[in-house]
Amino acid sequence: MRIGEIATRTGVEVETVRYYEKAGLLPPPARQTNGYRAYGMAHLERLAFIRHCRALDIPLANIRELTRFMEKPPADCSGINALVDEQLRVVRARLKSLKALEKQLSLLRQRCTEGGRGKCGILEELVAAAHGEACACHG
Amino acid sequence: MRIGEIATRTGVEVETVRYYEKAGLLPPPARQTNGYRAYGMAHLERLAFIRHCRALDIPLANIRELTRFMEKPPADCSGINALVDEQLRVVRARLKSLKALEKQLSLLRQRCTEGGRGKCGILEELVAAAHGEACACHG
DNA sequence: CAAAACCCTGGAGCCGCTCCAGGGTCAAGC
DNA sequence: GCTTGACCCTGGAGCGGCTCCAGGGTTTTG
Repeated sequence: MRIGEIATRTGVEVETVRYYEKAGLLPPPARQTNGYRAYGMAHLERLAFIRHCRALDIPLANIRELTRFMEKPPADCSGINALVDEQLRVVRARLKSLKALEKQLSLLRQRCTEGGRGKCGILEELVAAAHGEACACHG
Repeated sequence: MRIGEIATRTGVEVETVRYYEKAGLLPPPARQTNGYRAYGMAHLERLAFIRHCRALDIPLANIRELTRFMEKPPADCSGINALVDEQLRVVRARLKSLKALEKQLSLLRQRCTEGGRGKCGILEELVAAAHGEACACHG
């Protein structure tokens, strides 16, 4: 299997596949006589694994750790749990701040219709923050 | 006001202030005879404005546009509306995918306790994805 | 047999900072 | 007067996770 095929089969860009190899996530494959990369099923699986983890927004460094776990399973899976828990914590924190963000932005958006002729409620709101006045965002 | 003061007053790092100048967001201030940057109130306001926009996760390019609007207010504020709407759209999209993510991760986390001695449900789940089997994440 | 599609390497660019090396300047304390 | 430490300067590199490009070679298609 050449790089183009493994890429389309996993839904990853060709450049990204090479990047994963360079980053030490995907083991370097054998080469054909012309220098082309020759992948096997193990690579396909590994790449699908990486993609799956990335879909969960797990950082590359953590995926590297997970693959190490896979190759050499630890006695207990407390390391793996910690990793997933950590990821869950990160995601939940991001979720929280994004929710706040959405609220602020929709408040800001409402400002547009207020303020009458020639005045832009949005810009005024943003400038108010610069003056340290109370604003919809920072109380 | 020197760079350290304006930085602490707005809660921005000194390096970041210089970066905003280089990025064309903060106009270059006057210089003291020793070469130190000398900021005035206008800079303080502008920096607070930038920081506020960043707190709303508005990208620097859009902040640049907003400051242009401020310096030269347009007849209508449809450009500004579009900008805020766009930001809102981005945030909502991110929110949606983060919510899905959180669900997948907590499902994954539950797998740990299942599967008995020596088996790691989490790793198995992730590997199942590599095999293209149905998994908690991609159906 | 030419054009298109694929492959290779090495390096730069994206965003929004952050940090570092290698210097200059200045106020306070001994 | 001299050291210490805090502050300031510039220019450039590094982060993550790709993405794109130049400048080549090879294979497939019409």
